[in-house]
Amino acid sequence: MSEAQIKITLPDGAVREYAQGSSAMDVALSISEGLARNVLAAEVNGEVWDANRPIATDANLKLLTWRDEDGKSTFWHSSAHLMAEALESLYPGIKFGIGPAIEHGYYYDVDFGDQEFDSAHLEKIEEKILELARQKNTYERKEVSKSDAVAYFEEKGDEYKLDLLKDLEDGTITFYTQGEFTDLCRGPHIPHTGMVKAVKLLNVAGAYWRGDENRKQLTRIYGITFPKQKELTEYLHMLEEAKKRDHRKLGKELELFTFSEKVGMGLPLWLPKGAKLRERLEAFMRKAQVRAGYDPVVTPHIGHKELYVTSGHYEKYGEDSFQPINTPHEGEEFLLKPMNCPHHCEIFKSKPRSYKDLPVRLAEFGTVYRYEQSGELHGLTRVRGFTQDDAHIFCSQDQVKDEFKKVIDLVLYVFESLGFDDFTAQISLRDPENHEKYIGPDEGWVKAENAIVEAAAEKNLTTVTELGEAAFYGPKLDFMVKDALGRKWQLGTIQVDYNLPERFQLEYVGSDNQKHRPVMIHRAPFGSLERFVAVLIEHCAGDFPLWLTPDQVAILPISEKYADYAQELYKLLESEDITGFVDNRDEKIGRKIRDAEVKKIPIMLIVGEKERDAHEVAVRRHGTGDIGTMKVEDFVKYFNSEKEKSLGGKE
RNA sequence: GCCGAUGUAGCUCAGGGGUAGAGCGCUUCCUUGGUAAGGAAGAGGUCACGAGUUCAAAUCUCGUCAUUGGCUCCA
Repeated sequence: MSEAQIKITLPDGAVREYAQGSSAMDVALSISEGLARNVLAAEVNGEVWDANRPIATDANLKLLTWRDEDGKSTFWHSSAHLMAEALESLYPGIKFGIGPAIEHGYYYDVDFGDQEFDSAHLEKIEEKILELARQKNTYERKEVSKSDAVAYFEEKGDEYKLDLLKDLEDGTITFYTQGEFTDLCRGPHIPHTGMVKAVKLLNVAGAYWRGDENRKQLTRIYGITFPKQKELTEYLHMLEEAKKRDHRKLGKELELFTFSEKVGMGLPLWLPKGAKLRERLEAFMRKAQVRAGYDPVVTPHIGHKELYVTSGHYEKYGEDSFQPINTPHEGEEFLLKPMNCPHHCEIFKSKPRSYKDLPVRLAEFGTVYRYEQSGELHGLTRVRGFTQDDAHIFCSQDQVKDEFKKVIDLVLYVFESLGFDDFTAQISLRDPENHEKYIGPDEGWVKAENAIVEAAAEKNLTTVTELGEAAFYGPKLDFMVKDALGRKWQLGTIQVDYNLPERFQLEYVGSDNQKHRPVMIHRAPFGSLERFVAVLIEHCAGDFPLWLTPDQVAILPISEKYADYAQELYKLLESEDITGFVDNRDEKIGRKIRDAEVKKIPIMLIVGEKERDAHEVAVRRHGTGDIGTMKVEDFVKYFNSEKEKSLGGKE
């Protein structure tokens, strides 16, 4: 029998011929056995396949190993199946939801039914997983008809899989079996379980079936696996290191902020050093905003209930918010402000506006209060009282794009100045299927969405576009940054709003002498000072740039004999706008240096007899060490140039 | 809000049915020093809070509160 041949094109462009029905694994084996041992899956014509799935036609082929993201996620997805097998053998009769790979590892949602699951058993499960892994079971792919699939899971009594099956087309359904465990699964999977050499079950959480809080809550078990024990050890070490940068830990150690049960959960108290840091950030932003044509305004922390009835927020959020404040006056109710926009709308309305006045840009560091769910609070990143670096731009429809570009410039300037280069810009547009969900004229939406997309493109922003993620009142552009543990947080945001100008009946007189409705742009480059500081702490691990850090210098006298000189120096530096403190404790210099290093003070000035007599300072940099002695006036120059540098030369 | 974990000195944590422990920090004294921890003494805790079991509870049980890992939410 003469076998048909197929042409396989490899990523380097090489074309090789194989018998029809050869698998990626066969191709790997033909190259080298070592490679074959490491192949986890393969990309066949752009689709990720099992390495041992027969290839019927000519194809482009890329072998996937641990070094490829798709290889990794295949590995972890297979690990999820393996964990499910272990769980099923330890807890017979349990039911399974979904078990995907995630960015780092995988999870599986499990319904333990009446059986008790104790997270103390995780180690036992890990052992079982490794035991099953050592059996080197293959993952067998099988195409099944929908009716057979339904019959299988009806027999098993797994309502979750049946629920999933409802949405699948007959003819596209596949099962995968490894060892004793069969799962509904699109695949692909790794060649065999033996490739999983190390496993760690990380934590257990509750998760609603299909993310719907009205449905049953399943037990979600998170885990991660590796092809080598060493990689697991390294990963766990990396997690430990990341925890050291946690802003909650550093915030406490560096005395930046605290919380008090008595004050209330989610209500941060800024300590003197934290407040200094905040003030510097505010000053930085204020300056940038004045340059960008913003007018600072100030509004109160509360507003009449009617204000929020008008804005529509009362109807939408009133029940789940801080409740109204009542006064001795019958029927009078005020609300803590959950955002600044309604106040700013009233400022816009305070006088008639002409098209010549536009755009009007009103900026305020506005402290707002939102009753976030208790389980959602998290350090400084999710709190109940926070300060937005808020501003609202009132402009004509034609000005939206240009204004948007200017705001992008401002956000990028802020991010650059603080060294955030690893961020994602997300454009959130309407759900194209469901335009009724959104308020405002279709024409305006189209224009605004185009304006955002074009503005982002013209600014060379790399963006991801999410359909259906727009706010009900307008599309937006968000800047997301990750924290030390890889969780994503939204910082800067720019949002177009058609709702509030309508609700507040905002108007300006156009060149045609007719009344027109302005468009409103909400924007906050930091997002909130709280969250921004949190992410900043984790970003720089507490080593703030010189211009921003609360204590820039520590003056360390060698002994109390030089306390007077230290004090004199302190006054002099203070007059040069250099902040810090004198360490006058009765301790040896080594001790004072160590403590200043631990507190991450960028510059230490050591002064003793020599320095006093010559009016000098011995300069030591945090993390670097002694950089020599200089005249005090030279130090001031040095400091200012270093400060400049720390701002990325932006000042 | 839901599921799980945790709560012991200012901080980091050990212990555990029979009168509360360490290191760091703090106070005082000695020491007056040259680039990452000088020495000694001392103060400091209703073991988150409230009930229950027990001769006896910080320890066991339940509840509450807070923190925390997720889920849902996020104007």
